[in-house]
Amino acid sequence: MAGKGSGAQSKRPQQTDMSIQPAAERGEPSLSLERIVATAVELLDAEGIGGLKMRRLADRLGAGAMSLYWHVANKEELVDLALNAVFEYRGSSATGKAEDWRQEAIHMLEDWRASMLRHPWSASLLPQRALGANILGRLELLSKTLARAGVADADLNAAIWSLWNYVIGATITRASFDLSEEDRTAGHQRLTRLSEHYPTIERSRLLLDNDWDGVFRKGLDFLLDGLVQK
Amino acid sequence: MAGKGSGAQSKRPQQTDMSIQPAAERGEPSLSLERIVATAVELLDAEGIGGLKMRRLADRLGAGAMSLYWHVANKEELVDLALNAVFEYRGSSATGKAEDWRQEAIHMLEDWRASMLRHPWSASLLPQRALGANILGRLELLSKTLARAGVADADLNAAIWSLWNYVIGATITRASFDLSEEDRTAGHQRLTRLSEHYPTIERSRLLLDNDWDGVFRKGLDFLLDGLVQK
DNA sequence: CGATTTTATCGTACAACGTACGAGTCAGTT
DNA sequence: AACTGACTCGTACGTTGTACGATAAAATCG
Repeated sequence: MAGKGSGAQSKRPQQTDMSIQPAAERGEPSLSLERIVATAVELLDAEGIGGLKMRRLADRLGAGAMSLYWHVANKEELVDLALNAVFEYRGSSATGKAEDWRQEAIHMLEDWRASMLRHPWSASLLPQRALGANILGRLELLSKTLARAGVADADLNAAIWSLWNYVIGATITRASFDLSEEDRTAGHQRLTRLSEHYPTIERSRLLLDNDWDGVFRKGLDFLLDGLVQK
Repeated sequence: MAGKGSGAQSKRPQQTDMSIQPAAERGEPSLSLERIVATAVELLDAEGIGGLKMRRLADRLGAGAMSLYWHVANKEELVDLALNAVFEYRGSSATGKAEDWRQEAIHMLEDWRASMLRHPWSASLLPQRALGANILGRLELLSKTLARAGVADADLNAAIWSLWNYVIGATITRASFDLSEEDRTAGHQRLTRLSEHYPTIERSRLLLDNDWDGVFRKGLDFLLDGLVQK
């Protein structure tokens, strides 16, 4: 997916094989990539992408602003790491049995949606950033699950992308309604005022109340049905 | 949808009813909202959201940077206007006959997708911005078309959102692959390297070549089928 | 052991950006 | 001639990301 090419790397020696952490062990390392990313996620959760400033993040970590740049090449990389962190997936209680494919797919996709809704900034950032490892992991899993379900090789990519597109689209839509919670009532009024000129929309209250979860699940079932029967 | 509430307004007297333009008429107005927005779209098309700077836009217009602020409250509003401009829809050669509902829906949705792909920044910006009038117009049209197709009132919102979600998701995915064209080969290599650890993905070349248009149309047909039969 | 390298932190400074402020120009009206 | 409103723009400020060393502490080596 998009994003600025391959992306820079931090100055810190790349930890290719995970074994020893060079400097930690005894004294408190005070700063660590994990802590930085975790705190960045906190900030993003609290105030959205606009609230993530390097100085503020450093403050909250009790460090100098430039100290972050030992662990992270630049802000862009930091955001990528935060995004990736949010998309981790531990997996379902996967039996691996062929007939369970459907509930495993649903589990993963609903978990994914839930992750994005817990961190609404992630949904709106995803389109502009590169595909992270955890996303690829989910795609890989989905791919295997669908293959087990009997989707033909020739249809596999189309099936995966259909599901991906659906989940992304549904979640972005849903999340962006949540995002405007800064002043829920003002946004509400704005929508009400705007939709006055659109009678059908107004009558159906399309923009106002929706059973988002129900709509999501309905569409998902629908897609899954179609993908295996075709 | 999201966005920062109601949004500020420019200093220029709001042109509520479209009749007279106060200052134009004879001498060249040199700057106008239309020209500003159109040029902003040019800049966005050429270099993406990162390339749109107020100073640069003013330069290209042969004006001082601060002159823009007479016509536009701030950059955010400008981006909203550019977004809205890009989503204009002139309508199909709509017959209004009930049996043509399907091709009219398809026409609008594919036109919408095409608009976003002509301006890839629009797809990735949409999730973070407010719903503009032209988007609402499309939703209104879609709503009427589906009603004509016989979709029950109770299912109407779910149907609209399903289609919307699908189009948004599919287009964002597609556009974000295009976005990484700054160095197409570098991105390509990155994806190839990354997907090494994901055998199923690699084997199916999920990330590399896809008949995007075909996949989009397939899923769309699929959704439309389901929405009316249910 | 002392010398040297690696790991990590951070203060200062700078360039780029959005935009507040207010001064300016020009046309039309009274 | 005085005034008003539409429009333009130069200067300047605050906020950002981050380049560039200057540190110090720990690890390694002779």
